[in-house]
Amino acid sequence: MDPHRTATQERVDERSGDMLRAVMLLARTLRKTFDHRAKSLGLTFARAQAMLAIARQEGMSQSHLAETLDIEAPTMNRTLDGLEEAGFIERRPQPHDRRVRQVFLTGRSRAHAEEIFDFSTTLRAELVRGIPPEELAATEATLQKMHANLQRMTANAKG
Amino acid sequence: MDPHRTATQERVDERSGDMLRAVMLLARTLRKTFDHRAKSLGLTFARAQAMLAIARQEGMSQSHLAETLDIEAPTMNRTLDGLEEAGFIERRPQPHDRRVRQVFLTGRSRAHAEEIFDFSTTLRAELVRGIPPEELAATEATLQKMHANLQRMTANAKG
DNA sequence: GGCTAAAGATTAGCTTGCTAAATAAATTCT
DNA sequence: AGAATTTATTTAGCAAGCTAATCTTTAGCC
Repeated sequence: MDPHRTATQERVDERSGDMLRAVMLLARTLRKTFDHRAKSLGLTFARAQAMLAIARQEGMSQSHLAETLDIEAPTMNRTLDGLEEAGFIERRPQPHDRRVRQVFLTGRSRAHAEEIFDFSTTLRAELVRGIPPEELAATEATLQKMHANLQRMTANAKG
Repeated sequence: MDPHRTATQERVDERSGDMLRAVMLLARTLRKTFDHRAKSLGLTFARAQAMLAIARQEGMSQSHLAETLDIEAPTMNRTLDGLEEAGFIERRPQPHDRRVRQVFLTGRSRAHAEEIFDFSTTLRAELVRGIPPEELAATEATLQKMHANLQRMTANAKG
């Protein structure tokens, strides 16, 4: 063992070839970076994503919104609680189905929606800066293959 | 608008070209899948990762362990609390530096370590099933570029 | 030697994932 | 119509990430 090797160097070596680690680390760093920069807007990553989905189509039910964002209903519910308390959204009962609550932006937050959109766009651009489109497309395709592998795994486990 | 389009179809369309989403979704699915299958071992994803790191080199300090796993010290601390309570690890004070607590497997868990390793290896293999090595290497390289982009971003924000 | 700074561990508290279970409303099936 | 099932939301509780702040111990500096 070379005593001059730093912990960081060791880490890089250990990580090589470890897709699992790379994905988890990137996801955490993404959230952390987004959260840090979105703090000035009074938002977090999860809340900003929800705001964008709501702005794209106001009046969706909470469960449809959850499905859109690929999260579970209780998670969605709690995120909406936070946004509602902060005055970003409001929930209105749907007249024709009293189980449903539809989600809308507030007048105040509708004014902010564009700013949030721009912010999100900027961060996405920074994320992929200097990476050619073909490389991004290929990477995204590979990520989707891995996701499909996991889906297939759990489907088989159930049978 | 075609009323026959399912929510899933809409979701796929919206997701296209969205690297951020792909990464976050894959990370969540990975953790979920791992957690689900590791339940029989009495472990979660985070705890299994910790166990593997400890098994690779017993006696590390908690902060070194945190650095190895790229997580913060308090997160590491809480994960170790859980592993200790479950009898998987023990923490021993280091004689030469009384701030430090070194982390070791217990006799009982050392017997399980190989099983955990095999389990983890299997999941990693499933994750990348059917994807050629060059594609994996390219994808991992791209993920690292994106990670570097984020790092550079926050470094600039500080200046 | 003694004061200050740094490092390791911890506590406290927030957020956001999850599952399981409860409730209320709508839908389906006899 | 009434019973059973499904659907939408919510509550409760666990896990694991984070930051900020505290405490103890060590290291560094005059």
